[in-house]
Amino acid sequence: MNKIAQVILPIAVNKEFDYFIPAQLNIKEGVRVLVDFHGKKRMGIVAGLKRESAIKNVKPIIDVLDKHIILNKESISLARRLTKIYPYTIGDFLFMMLPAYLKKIAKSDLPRNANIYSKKNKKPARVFIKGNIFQRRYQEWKKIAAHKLQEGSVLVCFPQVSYLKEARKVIEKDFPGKIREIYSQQNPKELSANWRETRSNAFILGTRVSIFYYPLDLNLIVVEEENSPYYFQEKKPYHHLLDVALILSKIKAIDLILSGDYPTLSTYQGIKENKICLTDSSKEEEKIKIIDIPEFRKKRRVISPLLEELLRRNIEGNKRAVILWNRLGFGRIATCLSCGYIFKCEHCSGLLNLSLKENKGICPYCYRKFDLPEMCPKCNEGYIKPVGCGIERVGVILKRIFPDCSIDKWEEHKANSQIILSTSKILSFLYSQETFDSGYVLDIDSFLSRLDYAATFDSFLYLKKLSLFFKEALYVFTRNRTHYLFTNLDKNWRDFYERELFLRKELGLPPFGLIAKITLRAEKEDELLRAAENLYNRLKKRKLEAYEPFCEHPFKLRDKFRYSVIIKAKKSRFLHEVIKEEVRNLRSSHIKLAVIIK
DNA sequence: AGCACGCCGACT
DNA sequence: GTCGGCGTGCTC
Repeated sequence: MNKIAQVILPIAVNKEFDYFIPAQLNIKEGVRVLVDFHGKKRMGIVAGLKRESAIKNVKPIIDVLDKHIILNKESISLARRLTKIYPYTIGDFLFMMLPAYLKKIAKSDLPRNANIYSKKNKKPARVFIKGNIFQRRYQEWKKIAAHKLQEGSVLVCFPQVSYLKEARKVIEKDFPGKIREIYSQQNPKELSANWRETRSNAFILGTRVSIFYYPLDLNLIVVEEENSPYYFQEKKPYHHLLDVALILSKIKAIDLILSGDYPTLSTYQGIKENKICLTDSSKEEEKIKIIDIPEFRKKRRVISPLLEELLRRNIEGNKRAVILWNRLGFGRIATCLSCGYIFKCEHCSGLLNLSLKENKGICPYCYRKFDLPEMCPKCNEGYIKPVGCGIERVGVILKRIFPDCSIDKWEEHKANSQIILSTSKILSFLYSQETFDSGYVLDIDSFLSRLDYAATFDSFLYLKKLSLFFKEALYVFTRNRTHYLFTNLDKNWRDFYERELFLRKELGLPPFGLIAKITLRAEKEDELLRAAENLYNRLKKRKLEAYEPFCEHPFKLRDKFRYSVIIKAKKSRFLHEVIKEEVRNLRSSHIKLAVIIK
């Protein structure tokens, strides 16, 4: 007779706690129980049963909360596998799998079929489907999905809800009545209902969280837009959807399909090592045209004579153009003409962009708006003037050149807008299938000069994605014509990937090494600096490369100052061990911590 | 994670 | 003398 239950609690200790099972309670593996832990009533999950405990004073379970099993052995092993690659506990991950109503201490007798469906004999296939647009990629994987649906459920992950909604319109035609959605912004009731109901042969469209609410008869995982940064969660428990999907596909022995316009570098490395099979249905379209801004031109005009000429031809041909410029507002700063006072955000270390239209200052980081006086509040003498060029000013300059042309901001653009001004925000609308004739990227150089090893690769993805909007061409203006991004952009995409991989290997960067950035946040600047230096001094002593703390950009964001330390390591387990210790070290301070791992 | 215990500095 | 900060250690 099993008298002892091994209970997992949502605490920072990666350990099961033994509790005695009173005779009157019906305890099974995978139910929630109420226990006394450290003198407090806490909810735990039974992960195992055994005859006796090595512990002296085993307390009894107070109560059972579930009539039926809510998590099975497989869910528990998924959570356990995740603790091997992330610095969090099994409880942290297991509780992520519970819908909101089961996270509270309340009884539930709703049934859940907790059978394990698994094809242990099969080796799961890994596929990358390369295609420019969702519709084309979907044509590639829909046959597989239809087939897998006969024996279980299919989960398709999307980076954003808006993308999911657009995809649904397409998928629903082929699978009427089969579609369900799972994402965190759903109201809790709907999410809970989905969690219970998506049992059998459902076609689930979800965001990052959906992998934790997977149906137990899951038979195929598809990750759409595999290269999206939205699949990484920085906050605790930080994780990447691809890691979770890979582990789950291994545990359940089900196939994993990755799908996107271009693979991430680590997926590409997997393709090279024959771990992932590449299906390439895309055709290279040479739509990106690089335009050199001559070095000798001192006066930095946003609208160069060449751009003016290109736009003029566009207008005459009755075509639609999009100008891409990543600065909001009219001026990049608002300053006093007399004393030079510059307006700053009250909550961030950002200088306010000046929007003439609303006569407000906009913080480029937190997007809060501030009323600006006409006269300087500091010296009471000078007028406030915008300096620098924001997207509104680009519009005004264009209006002067083309007075009869309809020029609109992206948010307000209409079918007859001839010139549309947009920031990189346009990319969230890629799935809408709206196309234009030509595009003009005017500020790729600032994008490219970011102090980040991934700046080039990100720029590559940015330009390639952008180019999908345009029927004729995407013109990219740069002063770095010889940069390897541009010299490889119009060749086979693999040439660029090979070049990037070569450089990453030389420098020991991902996917050949691991990089982690630990960001500390606090309201008190001095306290934060001390903590960052302590962190750095501790890391320095370990067997890894640690770099001195540096200020994040912006230094202050939403009332919190931010310092980061970057570490480089070879082994994932070791890096996670180090981070785990640091999470522990900073536990009882006011300092918040976020981690990005690549 | 929480919470107690204990050590040290500040202060009515 | 005591109050309270936070580093350390334990929870079945």
